[in-house]
Amino acid sequence: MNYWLFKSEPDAFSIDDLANRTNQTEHWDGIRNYQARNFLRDKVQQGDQVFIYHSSCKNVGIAGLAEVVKAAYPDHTQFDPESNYYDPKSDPENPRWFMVDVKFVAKFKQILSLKNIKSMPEITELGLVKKGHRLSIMPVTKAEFEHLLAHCEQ
DNA sequence: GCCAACGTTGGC
DNA sequence: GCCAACGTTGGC
Repeated sequence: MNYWLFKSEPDAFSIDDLANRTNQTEHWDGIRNYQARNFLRDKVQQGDQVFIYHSSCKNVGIAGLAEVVKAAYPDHTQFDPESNYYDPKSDPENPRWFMVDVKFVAKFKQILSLKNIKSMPEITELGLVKKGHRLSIMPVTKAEFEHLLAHCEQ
């Protein structure tokens, strides 16, 4: 099993939105970065645990936990001319972009803030705390995952 | 294949 | 809203 951190802008899609979806499950579409795509397509597996991170908002940090319930399959929004994520260069026979389905597990009583995470001596290799890393999907090691989870109140 | 210009991300 | 840091694009 692997561990991940998915970023989302809560104005667009928050941990509460995930909790309110049918079956508390939603597809994670709109990933349009090759490095993030490669993680999604090649490494993210059913059963993996995912921190949901709120970015570009007042209170940035880890907001909750989700679980991957379906591994990568083609992101349909790439073929939809009406979608913001439309990619005319993607070939339906050989899709360029993928998505996974995630299911709500928990919302933390408090956001584990970025500031707090950055202050942890144990968390130095996570992309989140490294300068210039802007990946919307990033791997988290088991040790990091357990350390971070221990600081979250469910 | 280089690299300047441009667009996007995301913390602050 | 600012702006630094990236990623992508496209002319050459």
